[in-house]
Amino acid sequence: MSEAPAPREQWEVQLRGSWEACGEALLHAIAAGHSTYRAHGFTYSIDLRAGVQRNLTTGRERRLRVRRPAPLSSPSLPPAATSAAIPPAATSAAIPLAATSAAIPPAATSAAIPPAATSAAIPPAATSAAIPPAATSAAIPPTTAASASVPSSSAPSITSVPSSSSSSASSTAATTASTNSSSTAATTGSTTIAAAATSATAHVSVSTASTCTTSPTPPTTSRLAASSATSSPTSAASLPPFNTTPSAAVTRHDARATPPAEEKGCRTEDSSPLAPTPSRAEECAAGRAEEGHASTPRKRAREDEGRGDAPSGGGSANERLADIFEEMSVIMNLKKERFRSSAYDKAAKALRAHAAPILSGAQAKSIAGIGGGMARRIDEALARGELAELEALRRDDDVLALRSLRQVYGVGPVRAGALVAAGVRSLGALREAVAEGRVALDGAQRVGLRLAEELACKVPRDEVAAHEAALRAAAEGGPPLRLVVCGSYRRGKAASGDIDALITHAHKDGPCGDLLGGFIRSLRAAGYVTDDLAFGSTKYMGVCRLPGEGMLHRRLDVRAVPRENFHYATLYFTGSNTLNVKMRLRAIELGWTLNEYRLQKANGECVPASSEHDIFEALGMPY
DNA sequence: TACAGCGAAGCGAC
DNA sequence: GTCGCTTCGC
DNA sequence: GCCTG
Ligand SMILES: O=c1ccn([C@H]2C[C@H](O)[C@@H](COP(=O)(O)OP(=O)(O)OP(=O)(O)O)O2)c(=O)[nH]1
Ligand SMILES: [Mg+2]
Repeated sequence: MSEAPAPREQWEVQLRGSWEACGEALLHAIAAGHSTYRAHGFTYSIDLRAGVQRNLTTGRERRLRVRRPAPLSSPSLPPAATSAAIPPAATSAAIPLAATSAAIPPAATSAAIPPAATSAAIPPAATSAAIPPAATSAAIPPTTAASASVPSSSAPSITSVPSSSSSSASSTAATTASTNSSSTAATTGSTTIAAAATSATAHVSVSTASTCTTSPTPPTTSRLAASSATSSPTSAASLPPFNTTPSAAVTRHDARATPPAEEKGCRTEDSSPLAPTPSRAEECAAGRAEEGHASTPRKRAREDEGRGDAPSGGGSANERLADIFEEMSVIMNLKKERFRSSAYDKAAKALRAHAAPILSGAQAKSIAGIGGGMARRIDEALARGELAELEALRRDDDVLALRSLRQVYGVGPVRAGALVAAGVRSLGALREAVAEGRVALDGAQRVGLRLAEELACKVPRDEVAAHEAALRAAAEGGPPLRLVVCGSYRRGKAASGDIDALITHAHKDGPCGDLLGGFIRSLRAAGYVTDDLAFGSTKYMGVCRLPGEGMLHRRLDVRAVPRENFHYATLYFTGSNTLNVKMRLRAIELGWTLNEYRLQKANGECVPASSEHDIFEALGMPY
């Protein structure tokens, strides 16, 4: 059966806190059934049953597992697609939300573990070891098809999130989604894209899926594993998730106005039928005039890589190359290639910061972050002004679709991939699919979809200032608090993707209690906060809008931390992203850990800080 | 082989 | 309700 | 993707 289209299983290797797809050499060895292979000068042995890859040269080991083939909603619409045929088994089973059904069974069963015997024991904990990895190959694939599951209803679809979107995601005021009676129920046969969905989906489709990860590792059940992602919705094109700057000099170029370069801030690019014509929002595209040099930023532009900045020339000598790599970074991010995305971003920033014009890849190789691959691309870019690879990616339908879908808050690489697989490739198509019940979104996603065009617009600096005033006004009457608007605004940018506010008790140390809750409630009462996306005790994510004609909805993030962590929190929340990563890496070098609460040494001791400056100093970094 | 570190949400298993 | 796992987002 | 041994 399988054979040909045998859904090439997706094997992953365990990293530190997450699992990543494994390389070609390893995949090839697995496909060929080899138990040893060579790659980058090393010899490896692999034991699929045990779920282990061992570097025979160094003796180090990494765990292996196979992951569910289809991300989320495998199925969706066209059952046909992938799996179509295959999955006799699973099919019926799945049923709507109730995922469980499927659970473990499929795979396991079949599997029955092959011959090999190395004792199953291997996995330490593993009680459950149950699920034989090996099987995987066999087992899973089929399922893969995922289509299997379709719940009762015919349509595949990704089930939705748990019905109750209750808390979060609900629209604050009456507005929003909540209304949608439909949602929940309706979902039945639809593809769920919501969070849980994942798992849901998983089971739906691959049932086992959830469990899916067949590796021996899992102590017991277990379905997924957590990790983090990146991405920045708003800034669409402009900034990639994270940036790693090359130079160690974390200097703070003092803020300067960001010129035109960033244009792409807004616009959704996706003119779909059902789209709620965002008049204003559309304009915002034009409104990108922003960059306004006018409003001179006030603070430092930490690691912001002034791009397009000074005409003074200076670093813009390699701007073209930097732009190319930055674009590659953004695309890699869309494609779930987080490390490649980081690598391209690092290279782009390094080139942008390099004053001398690069005339060849070989010359550039001396720059940290530029290796053989980048050097080769630099040569091509210098010769033809373009990268064939990039030109192809720009036209790639999947990339275009991902770019549209990823604009929706709550739709990350996995769910976007599931949607694309389901044939949903634009905001319009997504709205349509949701309306028809083929795709179910959770509350936050519904808000994100409804306001996608508006939220894609950047916020001019002056407006952020107005938001700050609104936040302070709402704080009156409540417990005294210290509030600082951080993010790109505090870094002096002329326009921001959202409003990031940090609050702490003004006088009291210790837990924040309901500080955040009370604050948000008053913002909502004032009519300022319009929708909630996530609402916890220390972090709030939602949507707000200033009163007045023509104001757009904006993303609002509020973080509450104990007063004693204020400077660490300010450092974190002000960023930039690149600076945070750089400082945290520096801490790692020292064997320490830096987060938004503290800088902790190896011996557990915490470094006191009465200013952000203290933190730079403790790490031996230039402020 | 490592890649920053963590909050919120949601689901299945128990 | 707790725990493990995952996704998404900051 | 890059870096290091
Ligand atoms: O992955 C992330 C994302 C964000 N942050 C920190 C730094 C960042 O500056 C701050 C606020 O996040 P946001 O996404 O709002 O970034 P920004 O720097 O404010 O840019 P934008 O103008 O797009 O909002 O949170 C991180 O440390 N890691
Ligand atoms: Mg921001």
